[in-house]
Amino acid sequence: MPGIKDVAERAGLSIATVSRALSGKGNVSPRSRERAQTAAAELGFVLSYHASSLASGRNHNVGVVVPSVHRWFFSSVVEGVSATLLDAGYDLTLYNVSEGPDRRHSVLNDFLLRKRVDAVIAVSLELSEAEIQQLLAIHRPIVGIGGPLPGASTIRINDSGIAEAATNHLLRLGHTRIAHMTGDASYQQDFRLPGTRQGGFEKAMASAGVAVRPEWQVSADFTIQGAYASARQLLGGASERPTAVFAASDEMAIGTILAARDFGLRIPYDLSVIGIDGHELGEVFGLTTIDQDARGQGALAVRLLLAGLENAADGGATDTEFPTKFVVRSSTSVPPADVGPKC
Amino acid sequence: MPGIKDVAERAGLSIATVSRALSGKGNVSPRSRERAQTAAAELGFVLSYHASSLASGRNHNVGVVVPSVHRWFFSSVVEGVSATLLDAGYDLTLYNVSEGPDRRHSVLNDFLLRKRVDAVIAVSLELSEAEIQQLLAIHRPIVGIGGPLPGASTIRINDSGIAEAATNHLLRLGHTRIAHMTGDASYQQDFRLPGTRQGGFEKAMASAGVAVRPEWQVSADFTIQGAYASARQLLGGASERPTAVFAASDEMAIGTILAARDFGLRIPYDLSVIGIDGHELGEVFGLTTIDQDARGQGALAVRLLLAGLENAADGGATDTEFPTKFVVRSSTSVPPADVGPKC
DNA sequence: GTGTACTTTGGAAGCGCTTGCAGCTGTGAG
DNA sequence: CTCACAGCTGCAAGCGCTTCCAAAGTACAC
Repeated sequence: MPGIKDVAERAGLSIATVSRALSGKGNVSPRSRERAQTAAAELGFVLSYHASSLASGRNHNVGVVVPSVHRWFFSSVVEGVSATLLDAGYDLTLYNVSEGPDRRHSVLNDFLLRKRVDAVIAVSLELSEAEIQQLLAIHRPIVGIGGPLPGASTIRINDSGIAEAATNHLLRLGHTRIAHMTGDASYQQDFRLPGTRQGGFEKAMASAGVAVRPEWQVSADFTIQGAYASARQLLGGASERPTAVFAASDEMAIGTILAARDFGLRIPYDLSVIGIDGHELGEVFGLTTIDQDARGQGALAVRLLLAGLENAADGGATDTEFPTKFVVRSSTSVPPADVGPKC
Repeated sequence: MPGIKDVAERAGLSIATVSRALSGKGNVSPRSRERAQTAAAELGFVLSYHASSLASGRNHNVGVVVPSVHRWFFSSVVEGVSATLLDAGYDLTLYNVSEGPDRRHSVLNDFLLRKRVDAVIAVSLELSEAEIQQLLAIHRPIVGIGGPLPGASTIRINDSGIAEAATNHLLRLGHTRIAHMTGDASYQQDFRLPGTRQGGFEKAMASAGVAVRPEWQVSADFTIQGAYASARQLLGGASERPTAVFAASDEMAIGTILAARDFGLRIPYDLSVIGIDGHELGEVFGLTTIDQDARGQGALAVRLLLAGLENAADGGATDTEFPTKFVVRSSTSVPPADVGPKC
């Protein structure tokens, strides 16, 4: 494998000049730059990543910690992060911690601390106080997406607000028998948002003076199949049925729609369903939802980081609220007319 | 930030001994090891990744190139790869090239060549001859999953064989009016398997002496929503309807089922549907499918790589056929009785 | 022609580790 | 008691770059 020395010899320049020519930093005459680049190309030379990093202290590498690349929100964020990072010439080191807290722990300890990343993006991670301290202790920019990360910069949507908006949408249509499917925190500890969204739901219900019925508060694991199972319980019970369901994610809303169909319920005539996310599948189901641009959040996170890295102006922790968009499709409408108090 | 020197001082040992103690290589007395570890822990010291890599030539880092982490198969593979890699103490550098050929090109040129990965795993990549040569030229182990990669080791399922098996399943049930939904290669160039699966379909049909009807050969982009649109065309047309659909992926099978439901078709009485994948959603839809354990494929790829890296026994390119499992659920049955020649 | 300021270049000192080599110690065999 | 050998340890030479520094070259004004 050719080294920078070989390039220097071939180009008739010093190592130092070649280094400057190839990295674009420092003053190099156009002629020298040209020669260095030609020589490098001819030899098929590329700078050694590790040597550069060691010498310069910069890695051009960002660590991304996600609960699971297999789920919609996370893989969407990763796509946004990846594209933006690659454009900027950065590598993305992926830490998928879907196996649970132990994995998360070892990633933090054994990997992130090894100075190999310039910055880290933590997606929806629910970290302990100690873990946050560890992260902050490496003195690298950190941005959290979709999860609280005290001390670090964060990007988040107004979870409580959009839950309120979604609920109000149903209330305004005339629904009073509204169920809420929330995220199942016990399934995976990396989440706080189920609570936040639930809070918004309850707030809206309270403002409208509508009672929250405990039997209509169900939960699932954020997947279609999990929600499907929960919704079968909710809708198939012998007891009274809600006329609307607010699901804390689009995937759960879709699971609910599928379950409703199994029972012959027509959407939206018999049951209105609203979700949160902006999932690609929403269109197929005519799902009314609140679109959070997950890719956009990932891209923004990278831009924030890079700005911080390049200006070296630490700037401190910022908290950015990412805008969302209400998308009304055909899964919500006025409640069925024949629904009185147990007619 | 503490360096190994600080640890050495604190432990009263030489740098060399500390290095050996912490890396576990070479002979170190239990006492020295103990001291080194204590000192390191006290200082919160971790080895610098780049310095280690530079000095030793080993990176403990594997590059993974995927067409898109957003799709089921790829994110499943990545999960399997990630878990296995993390267990082995390796980092995973993710190259998501969903933006197209240009991105793929720049990743190969600007990133992979920079000696920063010990090995690369290429998932379902359709590379040009030149790109393959580039990859091989870095003299690192490469394994390809789910795509041909001449010259490198590959893991693949018997695409043609399982397509045949799926088709035969339908044929044996008595279907003769069978449609095939294939992958849409034009959408993304990274795929050759649509053709292979289609080949298996055609072979089975030919063996059974059943005609392949061109109007029942449709394609979609491997997603549920894409398949839904295609299936609406297929099933909603005024012309004759197939009694069974073999979709080249579970997501497309699900899209087909959703479209069928729109037309009031009952699965499997009016329409049988079979897919390939083993998607988590299959259960919700009672989907008959051929399960390819994508996570398992990812894990296997890593084991192959690591075995190669650690034995340094290059071994040459191997081609591993990964086993699949036929899963019969409730989306396939005998064709409707009343289907004669246009009754 | 001389001085000043700026651009361009090369030498060389690291960046923080790993590892070959040699010396040193302690053990058991002869 | 001596020798061979094995286990430990430290020295020091890199790994392949970046970048500080000083020297050399260039341009322009005086």
